[in-house]
Amino acid sequence: MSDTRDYKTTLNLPKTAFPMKANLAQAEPATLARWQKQGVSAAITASRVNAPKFVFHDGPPYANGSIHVGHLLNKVLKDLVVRSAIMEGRGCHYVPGWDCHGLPIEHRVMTGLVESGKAAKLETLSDEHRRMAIRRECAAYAAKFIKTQAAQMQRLLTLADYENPYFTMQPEYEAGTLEVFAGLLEKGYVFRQLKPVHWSIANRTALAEAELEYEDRVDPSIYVDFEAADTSKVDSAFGVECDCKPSFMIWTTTPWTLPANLAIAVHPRHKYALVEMDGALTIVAAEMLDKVAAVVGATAVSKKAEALGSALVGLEYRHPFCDRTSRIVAAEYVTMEDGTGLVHTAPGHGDDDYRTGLREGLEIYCPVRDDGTFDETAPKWLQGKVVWDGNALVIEHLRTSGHLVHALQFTHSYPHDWRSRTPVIFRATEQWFIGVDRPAGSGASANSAANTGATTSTSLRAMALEAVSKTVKFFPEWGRNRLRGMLESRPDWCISRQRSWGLPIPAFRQADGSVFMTAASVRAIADCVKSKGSDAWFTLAPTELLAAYDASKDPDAPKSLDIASLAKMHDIFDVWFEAGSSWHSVMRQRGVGFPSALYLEGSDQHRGWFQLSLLPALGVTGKPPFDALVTHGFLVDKDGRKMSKSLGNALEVDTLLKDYGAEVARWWVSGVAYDGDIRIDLDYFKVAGDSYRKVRNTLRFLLSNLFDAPAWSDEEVRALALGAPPESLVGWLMGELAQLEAEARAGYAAYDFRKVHLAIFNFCNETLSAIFCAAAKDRLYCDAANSPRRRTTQAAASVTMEVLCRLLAPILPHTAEEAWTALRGENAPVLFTQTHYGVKANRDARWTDVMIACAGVSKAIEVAKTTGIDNPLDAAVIIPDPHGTLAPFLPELADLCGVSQVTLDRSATSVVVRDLRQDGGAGRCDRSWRRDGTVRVRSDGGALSDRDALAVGV
RNA sequence: GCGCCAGUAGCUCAGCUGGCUAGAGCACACCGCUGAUAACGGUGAGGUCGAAGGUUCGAGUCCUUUCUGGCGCACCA
Repeated sequence: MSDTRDYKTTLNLPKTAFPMKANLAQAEPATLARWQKQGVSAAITASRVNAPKFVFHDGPPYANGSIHVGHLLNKVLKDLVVRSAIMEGRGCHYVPGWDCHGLPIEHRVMTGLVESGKAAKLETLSDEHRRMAIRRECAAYAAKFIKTQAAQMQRLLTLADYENPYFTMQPEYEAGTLEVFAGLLEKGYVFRQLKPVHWSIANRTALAEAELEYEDRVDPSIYVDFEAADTSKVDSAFGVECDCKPSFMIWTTTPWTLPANLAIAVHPRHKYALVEMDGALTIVAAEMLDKVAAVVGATAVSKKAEALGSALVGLEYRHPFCDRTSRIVAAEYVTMEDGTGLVHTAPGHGDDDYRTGLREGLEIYCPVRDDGTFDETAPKWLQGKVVWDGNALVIEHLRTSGHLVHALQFTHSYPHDWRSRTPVIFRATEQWFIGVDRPAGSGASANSAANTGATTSTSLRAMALEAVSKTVKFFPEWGRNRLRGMLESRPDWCISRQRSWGLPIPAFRQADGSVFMTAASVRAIADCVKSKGSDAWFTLAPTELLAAYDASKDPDAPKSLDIASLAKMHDIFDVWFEAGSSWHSVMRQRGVGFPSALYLEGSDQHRGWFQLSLLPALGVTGKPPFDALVTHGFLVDKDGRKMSKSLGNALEVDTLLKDYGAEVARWWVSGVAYDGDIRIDLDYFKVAGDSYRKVRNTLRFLLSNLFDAPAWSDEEVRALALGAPPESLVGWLMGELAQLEAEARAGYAAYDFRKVHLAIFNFCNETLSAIFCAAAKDRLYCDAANSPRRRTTQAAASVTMEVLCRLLAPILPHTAEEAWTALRGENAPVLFTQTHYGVKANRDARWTDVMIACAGVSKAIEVAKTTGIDNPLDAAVIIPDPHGTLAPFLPELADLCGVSQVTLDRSATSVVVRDLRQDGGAGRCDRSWRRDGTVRVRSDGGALSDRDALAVGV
């Protein structure tokens, strides 16, 4: 036994400093620090100065809280794009961004101020000072989380210009947003119109959904008869003839909105009944009849006729106390759960009603002032009264006039102002819109609200649909339909918000009450904001804000403009408008490039960033801001349920990084099928960790066998490895390697990272570990160190490493670089300054049969194990080779099959396994443990094969 | 309620325009190696392709309905 062990020192056993254990949680931060210290990012940029650009643009996450696994997925996918573009030799200046404005932050800050008692103090300040105080708090809040998130994103090893990120609250960014707005204004897409919003009477302000609290409230619930205007038309709709006048019975819990009633909505496909109820002829939904009769306490009910809602559409009725006639309209949202099936419709007091009103061309009428009192357009007996008192007055009036069928008290959940805890109302207010159906050129200032449609230019919607159908590429393809569907049905874009934390819409009110805002005035203010930030709107006077504005050069300027008497208005932009301007505020303004090759976001952004970037860009430039859209699905838990804190199934990014490291997370992301739902669970990270280790170990094996490789030049290794005969093991490997490189690069180019991941894994697992490494071991360990066969094999290992490091780099930047350094030495150039290796080799189709033959041998050996063979090296096999196709590969077959001897037999029909330990077998070489038939006792007393004797020199 | 997407072995996924006994990796079981060793190699057992109808000589693949889950929208007057 001792003599066999002696030979171990004569073997070329592998050696490497590349550790088996990655220790990622510790090693990654160290790598990160080193990259920063060495200016790796700058080196990469420098290496791509003259390279063709890949323009890629980051959609801004919201600067709130820590990053979650959704961010991890999104940011890593984006990094795969960035890094793979760089490895293809492209320059990619990737600017990370954050969305800073908006209600979620303002809401949190306000909550904080209320809790700390500072809110009361704010109330004592003037409007502008209060707004500024809130804005300062919000800005600090956003800045804090940008810092947190930027550090977390860098910890994911993402490559981006973190030195110069973009924030939507940066002055230059804000100015860019205003420029985009000016462009839309100039083209006539912007207009001002009434729209109902949640309105707090106590605070005289609009509220967002998030600022509402639902509490129970007791309201009157009333049933009201609206008299038909033309009896005969009703008769013909129902196909009957009656003498008395019918009424349409509606139900409402907000009697005070009745003055604004401009329509009654019915469901077109539900049946309505004409009934005589206690002597009065009335119309209610057929299926609501019993319920209604019971509620109003009708004693004598008889149904006269029925008709579909659609038959009623167009019938007219007289308003019970306003002097006007309105008509019946159809609406899909009418339900048969409460009320009468006929819905009181006041376009100025409800969102549905508003939409219906727009569709039907009704006035968005709202006779309620911001203090909650009725204005002079309301009936005299209501004017000046608060809406809550209006309820009783309306009921009393209806009772007196005989229109009230029934009234009762009704408890329901009703929205309240979260701060004043008072009930809110729905009230139409003037809002800014971007019209999606207005043709361009329909007016250059906000004052020309009338849409004449006199031009032939196409609308934003038409342009967007055109782009989505024809120009833009989608990965996956179904995104096209999705975006198209949304664009087809989207309403005009309401871009104004009544908040403090945001970019002001720079509109002024003139002394006569009209609004002043033109493309030129907005551009002048953009100039001001560029240097002073949007706070300037709150701190400067109109004359200062408009310092760069020259009315005499503005064709849209109103005739008698008096800048000194202007009053600033207080709407801010919808944050989506800001984010949707980033193609200009970042990509054009910074000269990064326009349009972008790609936007990559979650599928929710079809409604969000994708669409709301597309519209402004088309409006201003006529071009989409992106050539292609990549969409990923959402993360769900292993049972397919969505992740949420309340379900307790959310994974913490920090935990993942600590337990697995960023690279395992990146490896996992790269392997995921990201269209559709993505299941995520710690178990999957364990799996990803296992396969990461498999790849790592394979790299380690190759590296460890290069410990004594000569210092070849690039040309020398290429020549050595790629010049190997196609029938040799190395020749085969080079063919496989070329195939891998092509496949992986194609995968990266198509954003099909999973394909890359699988190709690399299968290559490491199968091609290398199971086949090449196993077969090459013997020659690497036992051949004379300098034998041509061993050197060629080493050259192949070296080339394989060169290729693998590059292919892995986008996914595993840390590990790839670690391996690259182990391969090239400490002075190796930065991996990301390299480009793909370019393996010039072809697969030889004859190898397919060889591999099938080897698989046959494995099976035969497995059978032989049941009858005595333990170690395949004790076996010799005879392989059938009926057509002689295997013959050229004979020298490699023993190593490939892991046996000691192979012979080919044209007449054999199945693999024959012979145990070489038996009589007539072959002796075992003390050094290589093989029985190749040349083993005999040598001069040093050991039993060695010819090859080993030569290697040892005996 | 509407639009889009997904549902194939325990898990993650391939299966293109319909056509050989439905594939891969992981996990699992068993075996081997002990000179990649908290590594490595081999073999094997796992599926009524979410369900029900239909078209067809033939369907995981096409059509209809349905169930489950995800994203978005709408609804709650």
